[in-house]
Amino acid sequence: MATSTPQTAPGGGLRERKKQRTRDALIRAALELFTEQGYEETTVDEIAEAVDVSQRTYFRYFANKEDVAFAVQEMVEARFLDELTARPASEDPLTALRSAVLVAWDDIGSAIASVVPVELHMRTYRMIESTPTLVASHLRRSSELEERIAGLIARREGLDVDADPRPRVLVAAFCGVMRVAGKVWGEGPDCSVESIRELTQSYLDHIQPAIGGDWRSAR
Amino acid sequence: MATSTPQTAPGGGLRERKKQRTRDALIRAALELFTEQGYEETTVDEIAEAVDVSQRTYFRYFANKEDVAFAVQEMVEARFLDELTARPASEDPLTALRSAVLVAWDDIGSAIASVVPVELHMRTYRMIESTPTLVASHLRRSSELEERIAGLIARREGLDVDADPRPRVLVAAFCGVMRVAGKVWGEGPDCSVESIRELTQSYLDHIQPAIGGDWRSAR
DNA sequence: GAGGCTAATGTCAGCGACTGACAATTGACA
DNA sequence: TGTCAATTGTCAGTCGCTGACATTAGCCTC
Repeated sequence: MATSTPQTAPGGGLRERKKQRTRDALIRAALELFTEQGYEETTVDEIAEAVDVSQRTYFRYFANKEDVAFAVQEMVEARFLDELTARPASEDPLTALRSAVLVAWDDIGSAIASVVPVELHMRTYRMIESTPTLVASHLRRSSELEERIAGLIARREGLDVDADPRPRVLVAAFCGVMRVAGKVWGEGPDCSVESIRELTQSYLDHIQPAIGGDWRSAR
Repeated sequence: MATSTPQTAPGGGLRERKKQRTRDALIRAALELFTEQGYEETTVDEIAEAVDVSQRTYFRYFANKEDVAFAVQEMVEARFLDELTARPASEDPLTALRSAVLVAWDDIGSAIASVVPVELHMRTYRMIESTPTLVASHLRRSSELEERIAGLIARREGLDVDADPRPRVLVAAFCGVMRVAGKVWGEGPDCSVESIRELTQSYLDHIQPAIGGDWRSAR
């Protein structure tokens, strides 16, 4: 009703808000097209056209065709890193990682709903896992994230990442397991947030015993 | 000396041999160009021209620009898988993986020297690690390899990969650690085969204690 | 509220990766 | 030698992506 109450958060001027809106629109349009007709089958022109901007404009918002597919993931990751930093120093590293992940999954919904429906995000996740090109960049992004996580873990424990291999080793193992969980979930039938959260949790519970050794006895 | 002793392995006709030669030439040319002027700075046309074939022909040998960079890796991986299958059933999974890797590294030289000089392969490895696009596909390829490894491990232990998460979990952790080792090696000064072999070994030695828990005491 | 400043957008031309279609070449084999 | 099929070259076209330049549209000052 008011002539122009600029909602809650949005920074300042109309310019900012407009930019934000085009960006969000591009994301929504892209994800919808990707999930409906497939990533490879969608051209950047289509995405741009759906939002009624030029192709050139798309490329001013996203460096390439892939990036738009990960825009939401990026928010989730930021959430995870925040949570990890906030974990009490008393927790051992593996527990801290585990807790941070689970907390992040818990309030993922509210965080991203402002940009895209959660359900669309879940479908996107699956679509990424089944598109070779996107799997590749997803993995690369994850490995960059890993590096940052290793840094955080090292700091928690008061270690030097380059001198002591344990932070990187632990994080590598941890993230590897996370990835497998995500992949298995993507192939399964249930695409709810709850199901991936539980699968994650169960897989993390297996990491220690799996590495521990005698599989035949401790079944 | 002989008029045409077709070496040891090479299949049959001249046609086959010719194809093999063009393929090898393409690989060598590509790796040389990539390592000298950079991946992004090299065009497929340049590679084709260096071997004196058309661009179209290049794409009949390799599906895309990236694939040629991994042609040698592929041989190494095959070697690793063979070795893993051959490990005695008495070894526990982690030990089998560890041994297979180390054996593979040991006779890597003789295996690939027929296609490219080992030194070029090492430089390629580094070049891959420092080229975002290639890092991405490297990771994707690795994850496909992981799946196959998990299958092998599961068979060794008489398990079902889909029912029991432990094979995938272990392999994910293992491969994660391998990747970190490769990455760290790529950033270091020593690019010899020996150095990566030793780094690998040392990192693998850390995997159990790192996950085990109390980092502060067991230093 | 007119006018200048600058950020955002559109347009256009062009490169490089990749593909399908068709023609030309060249081993293979009777 | 001649036929058949595999390999290669040529050409045209699509799509991702970029630089350069013109155009539009918030923003800010007077």
